[in-house]
Amino acid sequence: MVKIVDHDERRRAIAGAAIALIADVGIEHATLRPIAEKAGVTTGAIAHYFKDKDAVLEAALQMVGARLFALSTNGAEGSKGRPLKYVDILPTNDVSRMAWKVWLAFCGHASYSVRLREIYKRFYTDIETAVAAELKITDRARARDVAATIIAAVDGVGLCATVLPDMWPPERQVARLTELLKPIFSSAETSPK
Amino acid sequence: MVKIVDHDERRRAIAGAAIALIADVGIEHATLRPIAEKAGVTTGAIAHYFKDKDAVLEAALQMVGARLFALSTNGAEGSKGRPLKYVDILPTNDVSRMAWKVWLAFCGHASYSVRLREIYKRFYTDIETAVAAELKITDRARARDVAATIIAAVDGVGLCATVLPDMWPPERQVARLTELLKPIFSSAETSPK
Amino acid sequence: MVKIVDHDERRRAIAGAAIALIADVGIEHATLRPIAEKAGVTTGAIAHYFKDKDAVLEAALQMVGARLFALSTNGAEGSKGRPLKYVDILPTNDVSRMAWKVWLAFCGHASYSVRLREIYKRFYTDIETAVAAELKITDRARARDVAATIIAAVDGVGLCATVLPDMWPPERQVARLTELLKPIFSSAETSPK
Amino acid sequence: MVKIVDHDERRRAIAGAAIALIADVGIEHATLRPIAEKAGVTTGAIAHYFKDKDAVLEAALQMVGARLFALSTNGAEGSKGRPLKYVDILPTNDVSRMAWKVWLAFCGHASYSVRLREIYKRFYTDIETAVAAELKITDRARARDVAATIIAAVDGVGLCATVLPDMWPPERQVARLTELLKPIFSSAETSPK
DNA sequence: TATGAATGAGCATTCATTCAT
DNA sequence: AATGAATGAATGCTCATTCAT
Repeated sequence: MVKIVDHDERRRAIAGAAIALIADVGIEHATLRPIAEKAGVTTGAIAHYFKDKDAVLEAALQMVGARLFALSTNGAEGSKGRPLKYVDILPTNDVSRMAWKVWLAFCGHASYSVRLREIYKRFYTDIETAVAAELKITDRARARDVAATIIAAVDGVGLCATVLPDMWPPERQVARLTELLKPIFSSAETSPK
Repeated sequence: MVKIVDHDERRRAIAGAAIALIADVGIEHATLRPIAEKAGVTTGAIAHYFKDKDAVLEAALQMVGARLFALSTNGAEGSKGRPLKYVDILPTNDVSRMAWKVWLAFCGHASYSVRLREIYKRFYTDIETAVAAELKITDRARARDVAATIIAAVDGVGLCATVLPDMWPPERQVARLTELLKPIFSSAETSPK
Repeated sequence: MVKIVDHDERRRAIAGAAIALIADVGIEHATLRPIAEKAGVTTGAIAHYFKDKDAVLEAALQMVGARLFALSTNGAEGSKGRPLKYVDILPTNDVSRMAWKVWLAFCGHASYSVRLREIYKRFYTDIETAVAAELKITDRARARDVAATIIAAVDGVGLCATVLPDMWPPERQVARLTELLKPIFSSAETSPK
Repeated sequence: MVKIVDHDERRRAIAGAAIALIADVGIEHATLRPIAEKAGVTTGAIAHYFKDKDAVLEAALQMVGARLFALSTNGAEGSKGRPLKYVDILPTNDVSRMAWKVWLAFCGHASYSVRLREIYKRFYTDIETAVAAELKITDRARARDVAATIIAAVDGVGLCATVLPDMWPPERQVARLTELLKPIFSSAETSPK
């Protein structure tokens, strides 16, 4: 009889611990020992589930990307208007703030890691596709461009708010993003078919 | 017999070497020895000019911030129209790309360093002030908000283009930023006084 | 319901896998997991058959020693002359080369392990006895000494040929060993009783 | 003014400490920390003088090889007869025993390291040349072969005596080696020109 | 009997920092 | 002012061993 372990569940626990730690102390201080501690395992156990530290970090980025992707496509509960929908992803609460901190922490590494860049690329492509799909624009190429514009706007506000939370309280984030997105959504080409 | 040394010049050389190295190999691999080598000094010499490694990194961020600030306020030579002006700062060439890479690399650390965050804060405040000053808006609070919106738009495009240069060639950067800024600059409130 | 397992057969399989791996990658890289893999079992299973890793290595040395002993006493098929007989044990083919590599690999450890030294001692004593028995010398003490001389000669050629196979091709091994052993076997005292 | 350090002297000290430790505890337990301790430095200091641990071990083998080479070519003080000369290199005292232990310890690794094998090759070539040069044989190819025979004999006795010192006291080493070498040196072809 | 998950000590290595010169 | 040797703590990683199943 073998010990029953949910491999994926274990990997998720470790990657989750890595995310929490990166948000806590920064990616530079997110070393394997405290990650293991936070996950309730030992460093040796991590070796069972990940090839090396980079694999742990990749899994963490993947996980945080999925969280942000979910937020960006599902929006939050009460949102009705379309422009406001993308507002739900902004770092306006502890949960999304943590995700943004980690997402940004990896940005600085993406230039030097093929693996990381691939993850970013896939997420950006997926989000662009999802955002474009929701636009009432028939020209697909044009739709992708508008989607890219929307994503850039969200990223810009999110970046500022993550780096300088004091200068960018939630209301300001929403107001500035709305100012950027309103013209795009009120333009004729995006009006309902 | 005292050796004549230009202290500030030495500090600039070391900070410049740090910037180049960070852009080259990433902030995580930018260690003191290669920085010293690139600057043409020894590690021991760095200790004369900087308290510790963090001080070197601070100076590097300060320097790269100044470069980006200059680009954002002066624009490039041939730019005439206002929306296009902010386009000149985007990572569309090797020089600005290097600056963005370094700027973003530090973003991930700003959350955990008071000193770094202060540098970011000062630059953002200065840029917001400079951008607001160029707007034809009499309400100063409103002007600062519009300026913040513009900065967020530039940051968003710059972030995307730095992380995924393949998906964001120069023309796309300009087109998306223009799409975001045009409505702002063509609105009544910003029309010339 | 008891699973029928041949204990000794299992031990032999594991020790054999250890020998093959040591010959392949060296004793320093012969770790338990790949040994287990090669033997078709798991690391945990090894614990059932061996007290610890040292016990596995001991079994491997024992096994390789037995192989070399067999070669040294039986000689190979076609050998008729006495001097040539000891030639059959030399590392002149893949099989004996593997045995020598492993035998030598353990030599470096014998100084620090009582168990290993005991194994070496037993084999050397047995071989000395066997070789002495084949000599036509009536003085038993003298016979043992001559046997030791013969063994040293074989060991010397085998050592050189194992460490530097390029400089010691099979013919050279045979020629040099013959040069050393001929005078011994042609001396009067070893002539047939 | 820079700190004055004799680079080579430091390297020798560290390599010497490695030799002593390998002889003491075996190559498998000769780790960097105790080597550093024995050399009176810290592990970090070793990094100044050697690229990595392998480089330290290489230097150690080189050093021990040089010691054995010196013994084999110079012989010891009182030796007059030629056959006895090669006797001086045998592991008959603490100093030479240590050298043999280390030399043998590396034998097991030479099959898996190009660098180590090169060191062995160079030493064996040099010794063969030196031994051949002392023979009164005009045919150079024949001289090298006889030299190889002599070296194999010495190696064989040294190997046995190092692995099983109890069975191979100094007198036995000398007697067995003499038995192997006497016929070679008394043969006509090697008699004084 | 057998599994393979988990442990944790030990390893080589890196690197900011210190300091005698 | 400047050197670069030296420190030593910290890191990622390996691996023999243990043990619940």
